[in-house]
Amino acid sequence: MPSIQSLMRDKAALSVDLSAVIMAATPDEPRVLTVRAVPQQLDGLPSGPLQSQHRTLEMGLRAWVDQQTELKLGYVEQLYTFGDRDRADTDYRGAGHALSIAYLALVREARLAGLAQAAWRSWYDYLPWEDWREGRPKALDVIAPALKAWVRAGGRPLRQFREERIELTFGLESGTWTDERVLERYELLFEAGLVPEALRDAEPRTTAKARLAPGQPMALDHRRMLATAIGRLRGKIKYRPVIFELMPSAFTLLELQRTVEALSGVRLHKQNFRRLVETQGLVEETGDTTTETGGRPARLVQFRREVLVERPAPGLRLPGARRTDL
Amino acid sequence: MPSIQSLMRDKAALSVDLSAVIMAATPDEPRVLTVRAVPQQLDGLPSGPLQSQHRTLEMGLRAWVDQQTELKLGYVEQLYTFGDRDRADTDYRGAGHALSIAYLALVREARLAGLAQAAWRSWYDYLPWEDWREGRPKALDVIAPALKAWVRAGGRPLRQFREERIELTFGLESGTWTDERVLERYELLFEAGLVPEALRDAEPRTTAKARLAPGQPMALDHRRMLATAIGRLRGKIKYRPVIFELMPSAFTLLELQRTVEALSGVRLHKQNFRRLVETQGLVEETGDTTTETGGRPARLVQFRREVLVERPAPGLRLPGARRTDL
DNA sequence: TTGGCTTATACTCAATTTTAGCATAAGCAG
DNA sequence: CTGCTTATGCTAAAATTGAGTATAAGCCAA
Repeated sequence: MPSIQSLMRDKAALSVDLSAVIMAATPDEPRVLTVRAVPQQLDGLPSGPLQSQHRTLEMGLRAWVDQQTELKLGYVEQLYTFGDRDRADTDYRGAGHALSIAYLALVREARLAGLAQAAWRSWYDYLPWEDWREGRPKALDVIAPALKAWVRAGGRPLRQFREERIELTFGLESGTWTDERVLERYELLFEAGLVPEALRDAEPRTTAKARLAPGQPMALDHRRMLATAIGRLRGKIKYRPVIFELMPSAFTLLELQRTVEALSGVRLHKQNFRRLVETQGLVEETGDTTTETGGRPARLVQFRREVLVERPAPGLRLPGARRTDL
Repeated sequence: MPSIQSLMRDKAALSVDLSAVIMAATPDEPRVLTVRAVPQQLDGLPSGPLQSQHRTLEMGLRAWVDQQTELKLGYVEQLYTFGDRDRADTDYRGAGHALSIAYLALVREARLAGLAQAAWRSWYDYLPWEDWREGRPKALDVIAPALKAWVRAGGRPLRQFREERIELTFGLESGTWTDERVLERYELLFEAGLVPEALRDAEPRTTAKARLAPGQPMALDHRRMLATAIGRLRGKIKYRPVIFELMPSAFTLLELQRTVEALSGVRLHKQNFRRLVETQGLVEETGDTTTETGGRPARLVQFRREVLVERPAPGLRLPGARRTDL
């Protein structure tokens, strides 16, 4: 029955890439490493073909990153395998599957010596509607009406369905923004034809002349990968201490908070945030303080590794995510 | 730099399978669909090669399941791509990559007409240490001492590391069982050489004559896939109403609770469970009752689809997971 | 050297949620 | 009608969360 060992009959039509969403962060901005892909003049994620000398997929990815950059990958996890036959890659269109196994990697330092065309970019250059730190992002002024138009463009039965989906992902009416639903939001914009990638893939149609959502597109389906990675990371910081993979060895509580805010895209209540971090036992004092913060000197703290064993799900449940909206 | 379009130089050494972890559940037992793989006399997961006519990976999986079974897949999500070069598949050992893209699928009914060698099996036939519903599983009587021996077998620096990992995953000392860490536990047992798959892969070594952990092995790395799927599902029911993909259209609150318990492997506090379900607005009354439960007739309820729009993360946060241990 | 500005940190209080029960209801079997 | 079973309602105490107030400790400029 399941012929597990049967070989592909269509080998020629198959390729497998490893793609890396490599992230770093400062208290001000969450970053992703992108390279400028010449063919389309678009930014893309670093990626390379899976090769037979790679013993495992993750080792393949690490080897590739090692070879191409000087970054030391800390945390690495597999994200998702993208493999629709019609991925937006002209070389493969219709010919068969171009699989891409995407990984999420976190790095602490942001040095880029030796990386010619690579650059650290803010997440929000590509997905500006995801940043609510300064209140409702302006990108929504374009997106909201365009989505409404998309609802109206649908047939009777479609409308309610689309409306609900918009509400579920963007929460425009009820004001319930769910920071993790990054991919769902991107996919909605994609389906609504509000990102150029969607038009690129589709038959050239003049139907939708909707204004596009702000935000820079990326090569192939790399923006989808980025959205997947951001959503995953935003979810993960809530129950695993991965945030510390992005922090320097010593930092102040406010720096930690700002970094979390940068990633999650929302502002937090300061006092409650500190209380959470401390009652969870996530950090311990180094003994030093710093005056670089402006006001009263702040204690420097570091990640307390022991929590891993103590608590079942140590993370930052984002207390008091302040509704900065409206 | 990232030569995205470069073809694999070693095509011959590459194959891609789609594997399905298809799950169903009753209030008594969580089930997985397995097929008997003849070559090794072991149970395995249904799987089949990715073919070029499949437009998307998920469609490939669905097509394959459609063709081979009469099951109607409800919820489907991609789980993980397994692709170590030395996957426990003798046909590919050393030759190159045998990728397997595993999917998790949930089905409501458990009819199996037409599936010859397929059968619904309890999860816990394969991973018996994961079932704490009747208290501490007996499997741990074998596993705990074997793990201790493994700690002792390690060199000085290794010991503490191993000890912490055991504590983190199994929580034997502190009694902190974390239901989702299914994969981490399986991988630990694998590394400790307590599952036959590990020995199968390794050079035949006579070193570890440790007793194996109870639980039936599976073909290839299918038990790892199962563990991945269980962990994912256990996590997911806590913040998404996926449990209802496994329930009949109408059910009692106790049936719902028992099903959740079957999946999560722990017992819950009855009154608090109902309160949670009701305050979350996850269900609504159908108006009917059933006397089939033995005592006082129970109201029949059904999933309330509206919660999807109302609540950001509707799920069963497993209130009062009673420590049935010791 | 002092007042004003900044950020840090300590505490408080009310509202909400969770934990762990007790108590009562409503069928069925004998 | 009694006792058994499961269903369902309700509650008191504990813990957590949300939203502040108050105070501390630097720096800077008048």
